[in-house]
Amino acid sequence: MHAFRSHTCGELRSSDVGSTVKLSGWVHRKREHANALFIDLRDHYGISQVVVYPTAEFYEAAKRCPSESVITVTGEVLARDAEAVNKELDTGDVEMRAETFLIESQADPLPLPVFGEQEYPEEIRLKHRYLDLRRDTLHKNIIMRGQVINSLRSRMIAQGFTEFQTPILTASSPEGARDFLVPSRQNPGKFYALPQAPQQFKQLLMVAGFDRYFQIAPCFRDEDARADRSPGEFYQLDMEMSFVTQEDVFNTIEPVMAGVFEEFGGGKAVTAPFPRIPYKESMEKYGSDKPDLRIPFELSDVSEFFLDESKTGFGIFAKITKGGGKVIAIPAPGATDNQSRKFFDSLDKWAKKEMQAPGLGYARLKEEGGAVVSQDPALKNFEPELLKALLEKMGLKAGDGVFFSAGKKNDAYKLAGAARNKVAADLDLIDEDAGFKFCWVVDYPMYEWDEDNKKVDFSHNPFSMPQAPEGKSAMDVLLEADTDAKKLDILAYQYDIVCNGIELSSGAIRNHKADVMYKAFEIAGYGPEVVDDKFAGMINAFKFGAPPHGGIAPGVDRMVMLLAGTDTIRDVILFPMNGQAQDLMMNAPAEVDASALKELNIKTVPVAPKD
RNA sequence: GCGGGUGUAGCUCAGUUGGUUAGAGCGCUGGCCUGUCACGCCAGAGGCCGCGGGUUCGAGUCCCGUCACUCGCGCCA
Repeated sequence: MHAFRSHTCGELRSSDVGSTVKLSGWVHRKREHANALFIDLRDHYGISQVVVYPTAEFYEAAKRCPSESVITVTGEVLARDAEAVNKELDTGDVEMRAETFLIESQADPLPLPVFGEQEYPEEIRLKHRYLDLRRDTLHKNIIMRGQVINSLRSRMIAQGFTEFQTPILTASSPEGARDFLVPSRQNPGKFYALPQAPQQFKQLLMVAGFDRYFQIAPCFRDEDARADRSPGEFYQLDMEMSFVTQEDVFNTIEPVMAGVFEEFGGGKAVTAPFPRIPYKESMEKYGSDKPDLRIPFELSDVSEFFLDESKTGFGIFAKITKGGGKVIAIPAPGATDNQSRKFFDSLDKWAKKEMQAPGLGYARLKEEGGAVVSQDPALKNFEPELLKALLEKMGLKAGDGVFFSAGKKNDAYKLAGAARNKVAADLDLIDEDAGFKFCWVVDYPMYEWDEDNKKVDFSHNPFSMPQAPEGKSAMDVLLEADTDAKKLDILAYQYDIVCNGIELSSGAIRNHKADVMYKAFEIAGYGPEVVDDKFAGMINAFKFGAPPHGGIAPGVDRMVMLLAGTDTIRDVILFPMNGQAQDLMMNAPAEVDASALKELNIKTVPVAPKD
């Protein structure tokens, strides 16, 4: 017989009754009874019940064997009595009577119980990640992650893509985040950057004629963490294809995404086809370029209703709208009927505190004398006709509530978008059974106004191809943009995939023409030397015959997160870092020996004390 | 960098208006129990109430500071 096992702990069935087997695994749970000690023995595959009788010479040892110790037992498989069958277990029809018992590795008292589904502090979970990973949910998530990646690979290969490995030690890439830098020993004073994405490499692969590239690509960005963004590193299904339009990229990747979500989504509905929402429309309806389409209401721009203070009796919004600002309304269906004033106040408080906004106005709508009215300040003194028109525009009725986000256009929409999500969550209006609501967000602007530097700058990926109407070239469009306003009107072949309010990926048809590239950078205030210096590899390549090409890069971690039904990205990553970008298990980052620094020609300076 | 929340037993949490010896469940240790499967029952051990300072006759509780974790903003496809 094998040294450790003849069967796994998930394998035994009635058909094995009578045979002698050997099992190894972790002591999941023990139940001591007067006549018998029951041990739930667990491995990767499942749980089997092992019975130890007091007559066994190892009874005391088994009884004292701590939870999560690793043991090897041999014994006969017995059928359970009908009333003793456990239908919860695949192996519940049988049990094993232990005839030998060996502790392979005894466990100390646990900092984190493996049994059960209770929640535990992140710090302990991360420090003892190997214990956390033994737990059922996390264990299954990680397995699914592997299966999802496998499925993504198969689907891409089936469409004629080839997987390539691009360099990890490379030069700074253009994604706009902070780089992780790696000092070069052989080139003192110089640094590699870890790739924020294999952006330039994949485009170079197109120039090299490979036609269809993909990679489960590690990406590195030195930015602060969020619940859905782990610090430092993440994986993308990075892909690029030649001689394609935006439509071709959509037709290629949409079935991959939909297919994987159907395969692993546990039967939940998957949107098909993905609706396409222009960026501008997405901002106006949802206050975000990552709309959660499960939420059954949209924003309205109600600025015009507040322009004339004499008709509204509400000076604050009149002042804001006259100054070019916006008032954006967020419906709260049923909130007046179902919620107390505290709910409305709490959202205002949330806006002030968490969103650091001036506040969130609100009005509760009630029936009075056949009309819908509100006693709250924002709408209290409205002219009846104007109020009626406002409510009609928004589709609001008595019993509903409405919030108002007011301020500069971008600020107002941003708060409104966040408020839409919060109102929906607080009122429990997000239909969790709606499944996976995908959409494409398209027609991103090429440029945006950089308030800090008072200039036009790239809004997203600078390598996107500007959109041009029929009969005009991208160069024509750029040349005609002789004012800031016109520059800001230029759209790009840039797109995102969003699912349930989570941004899964972004991509673009690339700008493969060197002259258009220089011009695009010039508009954003960068001279040709910037392009030549920062993006040398790519711009040089474009001078020797570059195919039109485009691609996209869906985030693998976020896909798995959605499929696993968690809103914490750490739940789908094997060994995540904490919010401060520290690996508590491996103690990284860490100081290094002086000799190592010397070899790298690096000196560290003390952190300046805080004032 | 900024803001919110949290911090009490190994873990999850309660702890009222500032008032006697800080509690419960899980886990752990010991005992009991004729078959459990979240077994049950009895007993026990286990506390720098995050840390430092202050107010007070008296602080887990109030005030100030600080640290840690976490969520969000900034940042970031």
